[in-house]
Amino acid sequence: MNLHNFLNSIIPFPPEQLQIIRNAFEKETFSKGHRLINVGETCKKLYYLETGLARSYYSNDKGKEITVWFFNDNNFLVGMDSFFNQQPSIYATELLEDCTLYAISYEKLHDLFDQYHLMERFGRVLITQIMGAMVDRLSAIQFQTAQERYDFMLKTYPKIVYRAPLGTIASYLGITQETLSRIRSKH
Amino acid sequence: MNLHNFLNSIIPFPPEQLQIIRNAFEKETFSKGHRLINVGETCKKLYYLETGLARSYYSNDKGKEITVWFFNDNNFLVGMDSFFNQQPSIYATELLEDCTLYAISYEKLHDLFDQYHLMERFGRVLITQIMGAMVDRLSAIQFQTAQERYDFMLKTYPKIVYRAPLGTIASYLGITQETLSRIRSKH
DNA sequence: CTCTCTTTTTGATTTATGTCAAAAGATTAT
DNA sequence: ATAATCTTTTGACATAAATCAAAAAGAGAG
Repeated sequence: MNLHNFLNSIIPFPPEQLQIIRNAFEKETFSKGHRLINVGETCKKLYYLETGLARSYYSNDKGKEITVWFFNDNNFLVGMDSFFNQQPSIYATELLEDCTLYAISYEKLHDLFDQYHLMERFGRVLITQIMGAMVDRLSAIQFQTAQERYDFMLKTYPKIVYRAPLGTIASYLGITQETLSRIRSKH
Repeated sequence: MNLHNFLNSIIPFPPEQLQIIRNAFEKETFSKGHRLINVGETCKKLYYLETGLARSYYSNDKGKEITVWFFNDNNFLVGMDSFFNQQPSIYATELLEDCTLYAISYEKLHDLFDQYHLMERFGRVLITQIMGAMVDRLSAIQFQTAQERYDFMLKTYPKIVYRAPLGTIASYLGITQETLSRIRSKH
């Protein structure tokens, strides 16, 4: 789904408004491994991820990388802990595949919020959706065994499971990669 | 902090608007143990919790109650998985103390969203805040020991730690109450 | 195609935390 | 007050998953 249709699927904007909003985004392409947001930087843009896959992660005190969030294609990508409050990020965000993105700056986005009531609604509905996904994930991670968490992941993000490296998924699920490997090997 | 000031602290509304919005809420008081939302019901109201404490929880397959969310005073309270998308709740929400609440119906709230651009912004900012808290909680629960999770809880919700029952807190942290009891006993 | 580097798998062992059970301590109701 | 109920603590034991280590498989570079 392209950006135009994605925007419209969340809020049915009047055509002229949709055009203006759509054109506020600029296309960017990066290749696999590119770091979109570094630790300590403030995330200045909201991205629409048209194709590709990305993740946010941090390194814990033992130097191990913990994946905090995956970003699927046909969805927005943003420094979850940084963009909305414009504070320095504690997570890095990197591309797991070559990606095509459409970016809008924080300032431009807020200009649109000021200008269009419907755009403000768009922001509200979008964050509500993101929150819904978080509620699901929280309850999955909170009181389930490694096996159950993996099943949840398979059900919820089947695409990611087969595209992201095993260690990356393991840390996202809060288990070690050895454990995940063992879960997989017994089907 | 009363509702009037709370609203104004998030978005500085023009006085007349603030008055109208404030008056759309109706005061309700319930005593400890009251079930505000039952499993299977759709949460029809957004509440401002002026005084008291509440939690959302569900019973897992072994019949154990898992606390999913606490609601502190001077904050909104809502069926997180139900209100925003108006779907039947999989969690129950009950009061852990006698509570004073101010309620607004989903319909009335959306009327205000339609009517006032600033109200729409209020909704967006509010959910952004809730999401921020969730991001923090997710990273706390994801890859930390029982001890570390408890320390996080102490730091983030000191009030709740000393007011909510131990078993309730334990399930919120994704550990058993025996483990939490042992963590506490060694200071 | 071969070598190097990275990722995944497999094995042996340890450890944190869960489970079960019962006692001690609080709270609430009669 | 006293009984009844609910909550927290303590103990013994079981277990899922972590850790450490090394082999196997896969991917990328020359």
